[in-house]
Amino acid sequence: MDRETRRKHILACARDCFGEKGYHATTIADIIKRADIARGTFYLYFDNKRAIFEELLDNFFILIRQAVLRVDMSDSSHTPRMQLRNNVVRILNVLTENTALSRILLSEAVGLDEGFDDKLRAFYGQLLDLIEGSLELGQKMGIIRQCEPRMVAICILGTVKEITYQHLAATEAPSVDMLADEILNFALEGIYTGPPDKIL
Amino acid sequence: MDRETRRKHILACARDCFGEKGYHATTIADIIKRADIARGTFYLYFDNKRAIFEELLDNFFILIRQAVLRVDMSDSSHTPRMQLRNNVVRILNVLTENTALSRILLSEAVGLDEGFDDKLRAFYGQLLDLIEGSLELGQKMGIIRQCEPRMVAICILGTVKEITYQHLAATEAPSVDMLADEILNFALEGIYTGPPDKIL
Amino acid sequence: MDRETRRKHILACARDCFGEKGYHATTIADIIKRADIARGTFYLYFDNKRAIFEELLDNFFILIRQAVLRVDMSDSSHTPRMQLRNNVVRILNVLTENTALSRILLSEAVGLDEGFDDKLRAFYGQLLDLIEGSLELGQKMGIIRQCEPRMVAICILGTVKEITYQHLAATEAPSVDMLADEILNFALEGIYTGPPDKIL
Amino acid sequence: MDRETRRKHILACARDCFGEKGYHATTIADIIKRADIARGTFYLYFDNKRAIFEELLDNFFILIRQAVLRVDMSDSSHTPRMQLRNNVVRILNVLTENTALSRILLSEAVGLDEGFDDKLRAFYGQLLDLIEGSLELGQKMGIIRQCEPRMVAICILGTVKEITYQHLAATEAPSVDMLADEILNFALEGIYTGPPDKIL
DNA sequence: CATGAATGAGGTTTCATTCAT
DNA sequence: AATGAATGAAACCTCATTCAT
Repeated sequence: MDRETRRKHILACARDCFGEKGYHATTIADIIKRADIARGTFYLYFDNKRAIFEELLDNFFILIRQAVLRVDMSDSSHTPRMQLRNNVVRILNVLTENTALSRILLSEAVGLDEGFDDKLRAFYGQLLDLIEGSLELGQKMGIIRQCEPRMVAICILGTVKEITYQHLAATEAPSVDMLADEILNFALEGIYTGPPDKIL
Repeated sequence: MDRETRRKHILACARDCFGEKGYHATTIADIIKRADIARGTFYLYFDNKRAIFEELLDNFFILIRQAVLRVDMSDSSHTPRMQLRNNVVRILNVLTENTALSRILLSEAVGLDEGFDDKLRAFYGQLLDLIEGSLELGQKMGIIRQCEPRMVAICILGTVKEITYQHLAATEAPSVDMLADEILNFALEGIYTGPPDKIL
Repeated sequence: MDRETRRKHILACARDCFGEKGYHATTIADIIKRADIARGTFYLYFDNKRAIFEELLDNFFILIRQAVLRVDMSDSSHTPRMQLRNNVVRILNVLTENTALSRILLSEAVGLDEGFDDKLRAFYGQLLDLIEGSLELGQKMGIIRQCEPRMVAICILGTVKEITYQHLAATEAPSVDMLADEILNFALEGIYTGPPDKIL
Repeated sequence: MDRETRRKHILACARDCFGEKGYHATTIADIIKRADIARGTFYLYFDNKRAIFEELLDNFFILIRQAVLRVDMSDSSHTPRMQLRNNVVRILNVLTENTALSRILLSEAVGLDEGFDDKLRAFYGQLLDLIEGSLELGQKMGIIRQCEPRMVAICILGTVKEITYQHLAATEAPSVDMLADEILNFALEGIYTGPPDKIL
């Protein structure tokens, strides 16, 4: 097994361990047992437990960000809504195809060695910036209602995160397509129907 | 100091420790130092580290659930929207008044000793049930649009969680009132404005 | 066993371990086995391996310095030579009564965690200052020949160190009294006898 | 690079590493990095870490012993004192030209894997035998005063060792010539001047 | 009730040495 | 002869929990 292959192998094993037991509960012993390597071999490839975790998350961050494409209003073959929906679908796919990392990203990864939460916060910050920018653009174009873009960006992020979180926890989960439709409808139109004054 | 008072005192100290450093990073030494008690004394009041954490969360769960009141359609002095808004405000107040516990509830508390996630999931499950029931009722009354109630309940929960999470992390945070309005607007009407076909 | 007693006990056991195997070869396991305590107990009394070693040496330094008294020329009941001899005897006694520490002081204690050699050098520096000062005083009084006091101080220190080192290594060692006489004769009169020009 | 050249190269690199960091702190990684060879190559030339250290010291021992020449009383062109002085100068030169090894020889090299101290002790034993023999010869010739030759040999050895040790540690050190004079004066005539009874 | 010294399992990391290529 | 990836024993240190006083 060549160097790069083995490195990948260890990364994959670590990822699965983290996914099953969480970062804290996972020990180096767990990882090397699963990877079937010696203790020292692990440290040949990674500085320490946190380093391998960081690398996993970094790679994952990239995957997620690549899933989000700017909406192109001039694209005549895909309506903006369709493009939005495709974004949601792509994100959900990345997340559901990487259950181990998603689980950690969504629920743990806090309280780790100093400076780690910063990285997580920075990642979410970038996502929020992306959403916020899109909302502001939409407002200029008159298709997004008056609102505090940052706040609404947070709402949207929360929606996607929670849907994914519950999805990962569920035994029999709905299809990604259905999830995407529900998220899109919720975020675009909200839950209220009927005349605006009816529940005022 | 009588037994009950001391118990409360230890609970409060533990809560603050957990809030500052997280569950894992908090040691029994931290707690007893803050509470100014002996090591053994701690174990006189609580079985172990997890037990005190569970108790803290249990109490917190109760507070949060108490903040959520069923919408009373027959109440003529408060419109349903106002009642909803009051619910959101009460929840946000409970959360922001208990930053330490909120922080943990929203970001950590996973990967702990087995069976702990179950408790957390159960709590969120109850919240979801509550929201879901309300949505179904709203649908029967024709004020909630056609949708998968469970999915939408998840979206709403995610929205509130993320708003709170970002709120706690922020240095200069908006008022609870403003947050409530943004959440309500987002959840009720979504972000899209203009004719339905414009972005189709 | 009360706290102070136990602390002393651990110190003594560590001292013996260091004496037998040297600082590096001695492990915490060695110390706690000899002291018949648990691993954690060790760390209850000392921060780490280096800390206990430093404390041992610090105490030893004090003992040695206390053995060296300034020569009092006005003391009519003890000649200066007698006072010098008593100093040598006292030092040799301290060293031979603490073989374990002497062994380390004379032969190891180098290459330890950073900043440690400095401590050792400082100690020897103080001893050299003491000797140097005495030599300069003796020169003013006309009883010490013309020489570079620092150099000669180093010679004297080396003499005492080596005598002790060999003494500790020897199976059947001469008495401290005899050692003191030899050292004193050597340092005061050297080895040459006869007319100065005979070997020129 | 042929076998013997490479072997020499590795020895020199190891010597410098040991000199800089000491035996214990030096790792095989340090040595092979400096020598720019692979890990396995090291073990092709030397059995283990201790083996290369032993070889370095063995070579050094030889150098030092070669510096010491028997005093030839019949040599009319060099007085005995001059021959002694030359011995001291040659030894000091060997030591100061090999700071790395000297440093180790004088201050570390203890507590190493079993059986190592024996080698060191044997080396010093040989030096002592050499000095002792010379002293006994001098006594027969009536130029060395009555004394315990072994003891005095130890004193002389200690003097040279300490002078060298302090010399290596010093930033601005005196010349070898001056050191030699001080050592010789000290060893031959001691420090006392004036009538024998003055300090009795 | 309260204390706090004692415990020891279990964690991370290092590094001299081996061995297949 | 040379390589360097792999090994795994062994070191240090932490901390939740117990228990004798």
